[in-house]
Amino acid sequence: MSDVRTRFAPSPTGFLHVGGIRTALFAWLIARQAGGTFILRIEDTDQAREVQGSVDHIQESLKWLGLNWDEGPYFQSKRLDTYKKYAQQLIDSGRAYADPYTPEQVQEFREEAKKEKKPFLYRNHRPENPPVWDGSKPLRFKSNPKEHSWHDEVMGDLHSGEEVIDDFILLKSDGFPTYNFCHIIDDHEMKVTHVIRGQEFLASVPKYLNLYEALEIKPPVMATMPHIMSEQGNKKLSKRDGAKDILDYRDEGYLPESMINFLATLGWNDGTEQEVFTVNELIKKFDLSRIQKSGAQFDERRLLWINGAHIRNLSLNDLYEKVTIFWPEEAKKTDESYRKEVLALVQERLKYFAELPELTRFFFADLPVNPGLISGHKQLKKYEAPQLKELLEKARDSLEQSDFSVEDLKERLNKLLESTSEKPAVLFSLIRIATTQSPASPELTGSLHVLGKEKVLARIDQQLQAL
RNA sequence: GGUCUCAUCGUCUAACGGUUAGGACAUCAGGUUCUCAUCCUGAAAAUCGGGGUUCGAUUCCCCGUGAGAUCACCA
Repeated sequence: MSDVRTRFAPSPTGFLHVGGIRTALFAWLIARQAGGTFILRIEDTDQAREVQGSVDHIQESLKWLGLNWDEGPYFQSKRLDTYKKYAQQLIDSGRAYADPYTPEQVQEFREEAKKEKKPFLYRNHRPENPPVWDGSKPLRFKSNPKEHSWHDEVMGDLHSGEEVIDDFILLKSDGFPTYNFCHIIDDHEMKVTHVIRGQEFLASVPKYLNLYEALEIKPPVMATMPHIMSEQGNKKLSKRDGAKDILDYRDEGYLPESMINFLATLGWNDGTEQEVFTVNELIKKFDLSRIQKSGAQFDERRLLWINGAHIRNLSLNDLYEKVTIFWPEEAKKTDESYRKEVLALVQERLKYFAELPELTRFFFADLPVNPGLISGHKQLKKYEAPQLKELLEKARDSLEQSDFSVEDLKERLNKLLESTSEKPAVLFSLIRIATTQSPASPELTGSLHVLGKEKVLARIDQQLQAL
């Protein structure tokens, strides 16, 4: 096993949406590609924002996608002693001090600076003789204002000035560490080699580098992912703006490999014209340096197309296993071989499983005659009812003689076209409508074959009566 | 407002300074014996603006403009 170690570190404040999942995916791909270790860490240091059940929900989401982790989940709330140890180290080395001010006072400083149109820096108010830290006050980092230069695997070489370096809080007055502090400790203790995170953290990297120096820790490789933007394209995708729970996609019948394909190619490509990737191909081909620097808009239509492509690549048996819960109610009493025949017919037109019921219901239930299908048909509506009746009766007579093999059905329908000298658009539409009573259905002979003689004739009779 | 990042068809993107700026999704039009879909063919569709550098800029530099992020005892 290589020493590459990556982590996904969500906070348990609700469900995961595509943005968070993509960060997890890229970290996972790096670990898997290198034969390294993928770690799950729960950043639960903000008790106020914690949402019940979200830890389970997060794990369920990752499991659905197959983003399996090798270590964890670790919980930061169970590691407070570790953070205190490092905090003490910083106090001892003179790089941390007790914050003597109340939040209100700090807020005043902030407003003062704003009034003077100057950027607010806490360190301008750094107390000369801070009180001894007893845990009742926040513990602040005593920063060392300086310029920082560093490399980001995605963004390239970056540089920042000393004006962005400030004294930030390490430990809150409730004893919990801030993210800014504990993620650095954890990444170090867990020997994380590659930190993959969203662009919202980019502006904070200089202050992390400052802290790394104070702790004498070598920073990991850093890679900043551009944001996934909302479909309006004007802001970072977030729960507030209606980003969906990733598990909603599972419940609508998207394949996990489709979601992974979609998210991986949103802001990344392998340099070829390949669009559809299996997960294994992604593990092999993924490369941080080919990640786009700019944010990409989330386009669900593209996800839909990718999902259709993956569905078509599935073997019938695989597909059958995956659609189990999506069959229409009426299908439950039919046997497996019949459902598989139906599935084989609709596989090429299925884009997500939730549309399975509307696509297949007529195979399982006798639907009432729907006159709108004929009156709304651009060819059939030109015909009078008696003409249609005569035509359908001829079809019935011929089908009654059939053994209902696909070959025989094809042959009979072709002969019928000749003998009636009707266009396929008329004859086939009529038979299709009579036997399916649905606006859309798979190709005709296959559908007739699967439905079987008994049902087909009965449905034609039903249609004849209505004409 | 300060700071940071980014900028190619509507969308996702390709193009070691030299291409008729390519592909995919979506759209539209044809075709594949019926519908919906698949598949095939075709159409329309882009280098944000201005300056440089260069024989030559989508590509390098500068200035604008636009977009996003960030400036918490949230992560």
